[in-house]
Amino acid sequence: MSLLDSLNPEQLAAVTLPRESALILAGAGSGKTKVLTARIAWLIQTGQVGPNGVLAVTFTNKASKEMLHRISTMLPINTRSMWVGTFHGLCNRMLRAHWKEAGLPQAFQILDMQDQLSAIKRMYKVLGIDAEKFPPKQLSYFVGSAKDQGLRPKDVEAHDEYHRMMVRLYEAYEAQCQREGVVDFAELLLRSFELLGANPTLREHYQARFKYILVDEFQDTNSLQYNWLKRLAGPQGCIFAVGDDDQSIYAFRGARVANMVQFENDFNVQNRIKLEQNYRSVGNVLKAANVLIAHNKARLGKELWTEAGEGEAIRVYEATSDQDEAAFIIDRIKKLVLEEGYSRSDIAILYRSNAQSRVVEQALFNAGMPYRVYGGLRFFERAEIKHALAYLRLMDNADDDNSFSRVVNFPARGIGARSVEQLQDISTAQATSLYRAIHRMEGRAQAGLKKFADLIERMRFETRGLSLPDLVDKVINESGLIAHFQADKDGEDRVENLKELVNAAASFSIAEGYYRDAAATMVDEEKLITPLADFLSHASLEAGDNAAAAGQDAIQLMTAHSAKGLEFKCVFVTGLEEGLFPHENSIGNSVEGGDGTSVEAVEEERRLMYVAITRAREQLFLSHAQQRMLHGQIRYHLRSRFLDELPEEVLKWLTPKRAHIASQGWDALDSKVWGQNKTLNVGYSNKTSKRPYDIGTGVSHAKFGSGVVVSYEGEGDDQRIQINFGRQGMKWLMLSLAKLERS
DNA sequence: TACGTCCTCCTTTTT
DNA sequence: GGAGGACGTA
Repeated sequence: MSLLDSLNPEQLAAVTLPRESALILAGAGSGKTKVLTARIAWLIQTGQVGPNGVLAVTFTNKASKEMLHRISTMLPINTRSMWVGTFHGLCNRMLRAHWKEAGLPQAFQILDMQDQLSAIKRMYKVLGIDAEKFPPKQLSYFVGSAKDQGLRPKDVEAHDEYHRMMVRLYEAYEAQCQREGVVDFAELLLRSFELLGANPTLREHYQARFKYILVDEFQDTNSLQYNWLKRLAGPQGCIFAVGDDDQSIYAFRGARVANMVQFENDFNVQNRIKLEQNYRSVGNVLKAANVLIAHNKARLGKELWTEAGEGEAIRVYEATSDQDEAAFIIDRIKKLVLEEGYSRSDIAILYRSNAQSRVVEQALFNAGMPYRVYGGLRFFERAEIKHALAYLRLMDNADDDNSFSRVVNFPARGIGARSVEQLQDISTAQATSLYRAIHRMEGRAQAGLKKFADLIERMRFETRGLSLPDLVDKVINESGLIAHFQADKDGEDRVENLKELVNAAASFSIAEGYYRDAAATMVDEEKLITPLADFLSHASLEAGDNAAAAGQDAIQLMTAHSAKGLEFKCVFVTGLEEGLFPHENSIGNSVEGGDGTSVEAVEEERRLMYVAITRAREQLFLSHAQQRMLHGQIRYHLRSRFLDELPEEVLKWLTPKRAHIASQGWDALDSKVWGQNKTLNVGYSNKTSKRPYDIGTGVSHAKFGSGVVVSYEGEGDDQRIQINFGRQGMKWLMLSLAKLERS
């Protein structure tokens, strides 16, 4: 059986397990995806289950597509009806098939984070709640984390007045979503979970159908996802969970590593297989990763090994500034591409936060190197695309107040805030949508709104019978979006993007088979929805970046988070500075470990660093900068602790490694910095303030040790000084009290 | 009342 | 560096 030939004994054991639940602890680069895919193929090929009896959950849409593709090359089956996807994608599918039972409209819409926030803000206005006191962002976080645990408002414990208010808001938010027929990301999961709970027939149907459930990246499941799986599997269920506790990087969104242990207990797991051989990286990279992650206390324990050679040493570069760091990267990439024969797509540049990409992008652009940024502003999140989608949504469902508010006056058509406010009042009073409220309006404000409603109606009428791409094309023109951006001298890119949306619709139609029979548009097994509604939900769940620039040989830019699950021959990990990576919010904080224990938040950052390092197959470059422009302000960071935690023997410092802060020669830096810009010192403007240490100076403090002066604020006796103490974190100290010494 | 411009505020990671 | 709010003008 050729399918199994390329597997090692451990992998083979995992792939060919009998029908029992199993936990596979798979290290980075140990062939996780391969094992998952091979198991599915093996199960089907040996006739143990049909393609429809398998449910596989992956972490990204990209991963599921890849998996389906691989299966289809191995087996002569139609993979289109297979249930392989993300939690959100699968729950969406289930809810679309059972919208009635789930209490949703047939064409419900999915709110992304941005939409969610604006929905919340509108609700605040209606309820007259002080947004200062109860920040909408916090509500959105509150709602999200409650739902991640499977909690509805009635189930949330409210300890104090603040919590009680939050619960009240949560309740109101839910009522509003219900009224508008929209769901947010978390709601998708929760609805599906509740649907399975409330409807035994349906539950038993799915339990009988999915004889085998496979889960990738199991360490990143939250409680709700875990319970969803449990409910779906049922008493006879068989779950094959693959994960790596060292790669758990989504605690901020409720991921619970403890699920792994709970899974073993709940399902009486007899098979725990460890995959520790790494097929991805050279020895030096692996050694660095092993030593780094050993600094974490909370681990199940695993040691990766490889048969590959040591490979190149890991190169470390200390840049003087973020610009210098980018220049170093460009320089190295040129060598890799021109002298060492790598293609550009073999090379990835990773960073901790999206904002860091800009400097590198600029440098790549100036050097004429094609690049591609993942994440950040995704295609479907761009303002112009969201506007176009909002028009499409309104045509599909006029009661969608979110979309209505977005485009009612975009492009500007003389409908001001006042008119919308009046409309809002009417819709609240009559408990109807904004769109319907138009007809009940009176006075001059109505004229403009009426015209807008007519526009939507006209577009709906005129696009009847058109194919999806033609429909989209018609709408971006009729709505005036194209004209608006064409008139804008900076709008060229936006026009391009809008045209790209037509292409995206076209490729979606082809992928989903809507072209095969344009007349019979309601098709496909469980999919009883129009192509438009289908496309809209697709837009909410997919980043949509596969359409753009596919096939281009380009340098890959992404956050360490988005790099999970991917691999590249050459990897640059940038911005290795205290406060950035590890991120300042994590330094000195503890988080609940999921089983009642307290874990340092930095451990998650370290896992993230571990993920970043282990993306590299052959060459790894690490860099940090002495000063960096952040939030429009120059900041000085110490070298990341992670660099010091790596084993010295696998590193090669391209710049001299400095012992520590005291000997860093800050004098030279001072003159450089102050020579360029005399106004660096934010918050300092008054003559009663003094500045005994220049920004960027190294100082030492009896308790916190050595650090770097970052900024000042206040004046006189209240004047405070901000110092980056590296490991001890960023501190604000009263200048008059703190005993500081120049170091 | 509508719209453009200036200013201020905030600033992790994502399906 | 960007988004949203405040303000001034048509």
